[in-house]
Amino acid sequence: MSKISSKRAAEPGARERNKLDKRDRIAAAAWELFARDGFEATTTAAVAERAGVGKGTLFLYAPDKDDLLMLVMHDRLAERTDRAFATLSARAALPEQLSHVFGSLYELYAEQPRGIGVAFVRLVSTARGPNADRVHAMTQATLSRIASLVRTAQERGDVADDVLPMVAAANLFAAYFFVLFGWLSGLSPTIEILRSHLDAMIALQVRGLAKPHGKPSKG
Amino acid sequence: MSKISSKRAAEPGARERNKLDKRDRIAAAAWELFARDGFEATTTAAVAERAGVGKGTLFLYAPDKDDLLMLVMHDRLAERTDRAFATLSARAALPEQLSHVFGSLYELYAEQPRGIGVAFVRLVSTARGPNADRVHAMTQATLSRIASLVRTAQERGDVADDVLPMVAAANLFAAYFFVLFGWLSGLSPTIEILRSHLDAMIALQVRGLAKPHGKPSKG
DNA sequence: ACACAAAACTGACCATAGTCAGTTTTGGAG
DNA sequence: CTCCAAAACTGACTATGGTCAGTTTTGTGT
Repeated sequence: MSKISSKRAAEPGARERNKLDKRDRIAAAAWELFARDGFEATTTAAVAERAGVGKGTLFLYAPDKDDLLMLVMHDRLAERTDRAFATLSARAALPEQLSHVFGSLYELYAEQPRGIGVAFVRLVSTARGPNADRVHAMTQATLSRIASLVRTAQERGDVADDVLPMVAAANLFAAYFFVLFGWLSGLSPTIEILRSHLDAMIALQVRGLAKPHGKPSKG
Repeated sequence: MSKISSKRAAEPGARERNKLDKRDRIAAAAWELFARDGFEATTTAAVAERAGVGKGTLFLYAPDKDDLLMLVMHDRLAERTDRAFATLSARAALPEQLSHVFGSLYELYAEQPRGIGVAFVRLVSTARGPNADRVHAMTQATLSRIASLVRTAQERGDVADDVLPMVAAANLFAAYFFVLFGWLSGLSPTIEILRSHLDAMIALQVRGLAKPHGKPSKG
């Protein structure tokens, strides 16, 4: 290693430290204002001021306001997802496991004030930028984790062997997302109704639409 | 009917006529520019100029730019949906019927240049305004039509009697939407791959995840 | 034909997301 | 310590979505 100036920088990279500090301050300021005033009503100037940086600096850490929301939401979503999978009962049946995971995420959205969820979901599919990419990667990871749950259920004998776990995961996640959309669009007032809708959809996916062969379903 | 001024207005409501004309000119201008330059790159000033109206007038017909996109897309989406259901083979099995309907909609998005679909799907769940409401109502109507297909399949004996058609429709539409999202996010290059993904998901929904009772699935 | 109220229209104006030329800070070399 | 280049930072500036007070057009009663 080379010389280190005696002036400052006890740790390697005072520059790096500074950047991280600033990033955190920006994320914190953005979160507070988004939560208090809503996403649309919060101006980038206000976030910059609260974070104690210039307006231009803001756009060095997130290329646009949308990506700023992704920056803020990523951590919370990641934390909640990890927690949901960590508290999963390994013995529970697949539908209960899914209800637990998806229900945890619904709760996260329900906790947010003032339609932050609306803004986030509106952007999550199409936003560009480094933070949007991180969120996108996380979604893919969640899909894989759900596929793993399906695979485990297969090994237990609860799910047919020739089901492709990733296809099943896509169907299950699609249902979660669809119900979330409906809620954010203003339908389904309470989170309980939300969960019951999702549970019904998952139950149907498990059971299948087709009428069982050689066996009348009635009488 | 009352007196009619001899000056103009041969038909009842010159005012009404004029408004409709203007609405059509605005919709046409918006469509042309969105298609040529993309949604984001098109300015409301340019749309107003091309439509031959003042900038302020634009916002009498759509409360904001987002709703302008809804105005433009509603008609195309409605036309395509009606056509898809009209050309449906009543004899075909449910999965083929669904593939036909959803495939037709995928083609509509695939025809649009420059990510108009991206902008539309981004907004469709959360946009406000009269045109957004019309689109939203149309989505609900489509859900009902899919539920009808399920009900018909039930009557034919292809679908179990105790399946709730609206729950099934929600699952099926969710799969359609999820695949569309993935495509707009940049995955799945061709529309053929898109359709094959959806077909696989639908097939799994029909068959169900559960292992059939009393019958080992493997030799 | 005229007067008048209601509806429709308009573009100058405002607020804010995002840019960029110029400034400050950083960290190492001599 | 001094000097320098690169990185980081900044706020005046630009472009554009949306507003609104003032103007024009329309329909109707006399």
